[in-house]
Amino acid sequence: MRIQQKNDDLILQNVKDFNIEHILECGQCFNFEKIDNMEYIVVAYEKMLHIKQEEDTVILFNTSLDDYECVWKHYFDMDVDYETIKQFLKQNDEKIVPAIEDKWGIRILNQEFNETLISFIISQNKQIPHIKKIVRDISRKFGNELGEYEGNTYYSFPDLQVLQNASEDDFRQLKTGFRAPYIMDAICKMSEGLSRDTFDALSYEEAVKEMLKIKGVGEKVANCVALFSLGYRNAFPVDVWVKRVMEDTYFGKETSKEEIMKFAKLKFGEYGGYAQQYHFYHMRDKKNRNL
DNA sequence: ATCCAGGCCCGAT
DNA sequence: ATCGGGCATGGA
Repeated sequence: MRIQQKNDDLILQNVKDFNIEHILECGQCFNFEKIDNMEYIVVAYEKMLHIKQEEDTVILFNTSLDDYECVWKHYFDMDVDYETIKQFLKQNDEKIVPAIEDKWGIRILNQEFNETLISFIISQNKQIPHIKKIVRDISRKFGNELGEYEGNTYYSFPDLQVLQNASEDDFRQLKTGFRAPYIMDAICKMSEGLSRDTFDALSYEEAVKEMLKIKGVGEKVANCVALFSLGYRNAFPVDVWVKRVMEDTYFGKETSKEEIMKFAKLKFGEYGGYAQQYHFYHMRDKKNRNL
């Protein structure tokens, strides 16, 4: 890959295993907006990014090399060699090959802890468009103004200090429904010190156990946060869709979530999270297109 | 209209 | 340990 600064834009050339649509639309993040084919506004880490991809060239508009090195490089998981991961998964399991061929450009993001936790608490029993709307409404109400594009203003997800001043009723007004007290408990735990740093010394199992202490956080949400924010790439969130695709692909019959997670650990090992996301997005997108 | 959505809590077995 | 009902809200 080559990095080139051109006027105010940063241009990445010869980028491998990167498809901005796959990355953003695969269900791992919610704070972004599609503005055109292969062109998006992404909000993360108190920044707004206008990004566009043409073939293997990725343009980060109005972005400095410093921003890339400090934020976006890690956010987009650019230090990880996805060719190795895909080869490992494919050689280990021929049944995952179609999913990887279809969604070849997925990268698992490294998202902010507070935002990821609250977003996936909200995600329970909701569809992705509505999750996106609520995350955006929370950002608009409590976050900082970051800039605008084509008449739309973008706001950061609020930091802890601001979240602490929000009430349960605030979140109910933001249409989080029965999840409002769950969000309050998450904020409470954060106030008591729960943060990204908490997990530096914790194993995957310990990390999940820690998050399960939060009311409204179960195995699925905890695994999503472990995978999409905390870097535990062996995490394997099992929701109704993953359950279905795993049953169809590997079991041929109804199987409990526990058994599926056990199987995934054996089959995919340290790469469970990647395998899960290839399967999930491949199946969801196929279903959306056919129906 | 009825059903379901990237679930989880809670009470009953 | 496991199962089913209930839960706010919105879209199909």
